[in-house]
Amino acid sequence: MKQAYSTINQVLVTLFNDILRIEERALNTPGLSIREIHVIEAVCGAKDSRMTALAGDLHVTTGSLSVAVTTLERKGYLRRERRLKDRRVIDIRATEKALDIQRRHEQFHNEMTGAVVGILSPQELETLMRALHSVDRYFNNKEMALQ
Amino acid sequence: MKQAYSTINQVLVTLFNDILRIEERALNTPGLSIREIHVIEAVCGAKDSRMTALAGDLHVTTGSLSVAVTTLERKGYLRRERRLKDRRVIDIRATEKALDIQRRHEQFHNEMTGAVVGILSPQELETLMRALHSVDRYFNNKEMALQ
DNA sequence: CTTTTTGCTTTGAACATCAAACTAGTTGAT
DNA sequence: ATCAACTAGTTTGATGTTCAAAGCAAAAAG
Repeated sequence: MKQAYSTINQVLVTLFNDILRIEERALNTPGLSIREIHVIEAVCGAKDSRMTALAGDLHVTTGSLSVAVTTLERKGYLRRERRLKDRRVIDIRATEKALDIQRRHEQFHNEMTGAVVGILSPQELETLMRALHSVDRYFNNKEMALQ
Repeated sequence: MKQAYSTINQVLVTLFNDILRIEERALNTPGLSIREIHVIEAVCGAKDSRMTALAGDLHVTTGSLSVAVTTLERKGYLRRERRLKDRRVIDIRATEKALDIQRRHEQFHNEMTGAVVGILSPQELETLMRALHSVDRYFNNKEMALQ
C-alpha cells in the first residue's frame, strides 16, 4: 500500500516527463519535432479535421496550430483544403509522407503497450483496463473542475 | 484482448499529456512556469546540487539551466554557491521561498496519488502497479538503448 | 442590407532550448 | 614549475512553441 503510493507518485513525477523525451529520441525523425509529430498524429486520427477541432484535440489555440500547419505544409506533410459548403472552414489533410510517420509512431506505441500486455494475464489485463478507465475518468473530471 | 491494446494505448497516449496539463493548471503559481517549478523541484530533491548534475537530472544542457537559474535567482527562489575546494563548481541552493513551492507541489502530487489509490480496489492497485513498473522498465531500457 | 458571429491567419512578445564560443579554474605531462 | 589539455559554468545567437490580440473573410441573424 505504502509502495503503491510511492510508485504512483513516482510515475506522476518522472515517468510522464520522460516519455515525451524518449519518444522523441526513439522516433528520431530528423526535421520533425515531437510537437509536429503529435500534430500529424492528431490529423491522421481526427474525426473532424477542421482547424478548430484539431486545435481543441491538441489543446492549443488555433493561432498556434495555424503556424504549425503552415510549416508542416511547407515540409510536405499536410495540406489545407477549403470547404465548398462553408468557405470559412479549412480541413487539414495528411499526405502519404505524413501517413508513413504515423505508422512509425503507431508502431512505437504498440511496442510500448506490448511491454505492458506481455507481463499480465488476461484476467489482470481486464483489471488493468478497469483501473485505467477509473483513472481516466478521474482526470477528466479534474480537468472539468479546473475550467 | 484487442480492446486491451487500444485502451492501454489510448491511455498511454492521452492520459500522460493530460496530467502534465492539469498539473500546470492546478499548481498555477503566478510568475513561475511549469519548467521553473521543475527546476526548483530538482534542486530541492537533488543529491548533487552542482550545475552539471542538475542539468543531467533535468535532461537539459548546462547552458539552458544556467539561464533558468539566473532568472530564478533574480526571482528569489535559488542562490548560487561557489565551492571552496574546487572553485569551478557552483552549487545551487533553494531559498525558503523555493521550499514553500516545493511543499505545495508535493502536496498536489500526494492528493492526486491519493485520489488514484482511493478509487481503485486493492487488486486493481496491484495490477496497475505492476503495469506501471513494466512501463518504467520498458522506458529505462529504451533510454539505455538510445544512449 | 447591416451587424454580429464564426473560422482561420497574422503578428508581436515571452519563453525554452540548443550548439558553439567563451571564461576561469584544475589536472597532468614533461 | 610550466604549459597544454581538460572541466565547470556562462554567454550568445538562432530556432521553435506558445499565446493573446488584432485582422480578414465568409456566413448567419436581424
